[in-house]
Parts: sequence; C-alpha cells; structure tokens
Amino acid sequence: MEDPSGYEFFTPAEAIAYQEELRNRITIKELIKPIKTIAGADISYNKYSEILYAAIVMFKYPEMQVITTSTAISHTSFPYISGLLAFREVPALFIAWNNLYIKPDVLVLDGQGIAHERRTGIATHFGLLTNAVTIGSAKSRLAGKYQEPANSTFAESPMYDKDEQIGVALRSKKNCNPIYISPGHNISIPQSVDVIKNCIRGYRIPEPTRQAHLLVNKIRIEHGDNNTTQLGLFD
DNA sequence: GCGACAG
DNA sequence: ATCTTGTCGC
Repeated sequence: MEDPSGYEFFTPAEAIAYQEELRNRITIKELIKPIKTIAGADISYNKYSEILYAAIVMFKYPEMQVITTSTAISHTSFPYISGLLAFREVPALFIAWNNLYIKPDVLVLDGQGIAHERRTGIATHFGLLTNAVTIGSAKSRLAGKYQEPANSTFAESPMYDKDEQIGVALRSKKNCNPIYISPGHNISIPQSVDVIKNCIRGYRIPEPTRQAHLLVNKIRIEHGDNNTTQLGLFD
C-alpha cells in the first residue's frame, strides 16, 4: 500500500489517470466476516485555508457506542475539484487512520464510493489504499440516475449509471433529502445499505460520519482555525 | 454548446 | 467545506 502524501503534486490529468488504474482493483462483494466495530471519518477546513483537519470515530457495532477516536492536522494545496475529492482529503485522513491502534471492521466516509464516474469516489479510493472495508455515505449526488424514494423512513431507490447499479438513494429520515450510499471496497451494495440503516439514530446522517463531523469541527475550533473572513485583501 | 458538478 | 438566526413546515 502506497503513501498518499504526494497527492498534492498531482495534476488533475494525472489524478484521473490514477483513478483509471485504481478502478481495475475494486472489489465489490459480500463481506463474510461479522462486523463488530465500525468507524466514521470526516474532514474539516476553512474555505481559504490549506490546513485540513481529519477525525475518525470508532464504535462498537451494532450497539453504536464510542470505542475510540483519532484526529490529525495536515496540509494540502490540491484544490477541491468535483470527481477528484480523494486527492484533496485522503492524505489527512490517512494520517488519522494510521494513528488508530486498532482498525475498524468497516469505515464509513463522507462522500461517494463507486457512485462516481470512474467508480473511484473517496470511499473506494481509501479502501483500495488501505485494503479496509469502506462505505460511502454522501449528502448529495455526484453520479447516477434514480427515482426519488418515497417519503418514509428507509425508503430507498437504486442509482444507475447506464445499466449498472452504483448505489442507493436512501431516505434516512422522513421529510429529509435522501443520502447516497455506495460501497467503497470489499463490501456489496445491499450490505452497505443494511449497515448504514443500522447506524441511523434519528438524524439524517448516520452516526459514524455524524460524530466524526462533530469531532473534527471541535478540534478545528480548538486549534483556533475559526476565522470567518479572508483577512487583508482589500482594506 | 449547455448543464451538472461528492466536499 | 464554512459562515449564520430565525423561521417555516411536518
């Protein structure tokens, strides 16, 4: 498994070429091993800063009680480009991951898995990098067509790219927009959806990524990185 | 050519 | 991604 620390020096064209390579190594299949632990990961940063904060929160599954957490502060100059999110966020997340004493049986990331034009969303990319079992849980759609799921809790609708199913639009909470679930690596689509359903605790966002989001913002504020304005540009 | 476009 | 209070609706 290689080191993602050099991603910030990739050009967008190189990043896309790398995704085309990764694509050939994706494994989507039923996970046999029982899931006893699950973790959520998230990234936070200021709009005008190249400092990234990463957090992972690990839970006992399916009880969903926190076992441990890991955080990291890192830097990147790779910009946010739709479709290339992993090249911006994976390096920081990789540090937090390596700081975990024990790895979770499943990792949920905030973003797509294979529901991506080249099947290489951040969850898939990170799964291939670490050989972890990963699931993508995104708050908005990147790729794929789907019918709007019914307005009831856990209503779901498959997402397709051409004739290939790449994920599921899941109504995790009534009267809320769906979330977009897709396997990252080493797990199937139905199993990914099942696991995410078991992680819903009354909020739209599943507990693993929801708690990771709360923690990563907490450490960012504690670090003093909470400026709301871009300083010294016009006055 | 035009619209869409994870975080 | 982040900033940010109240407010409308189920």
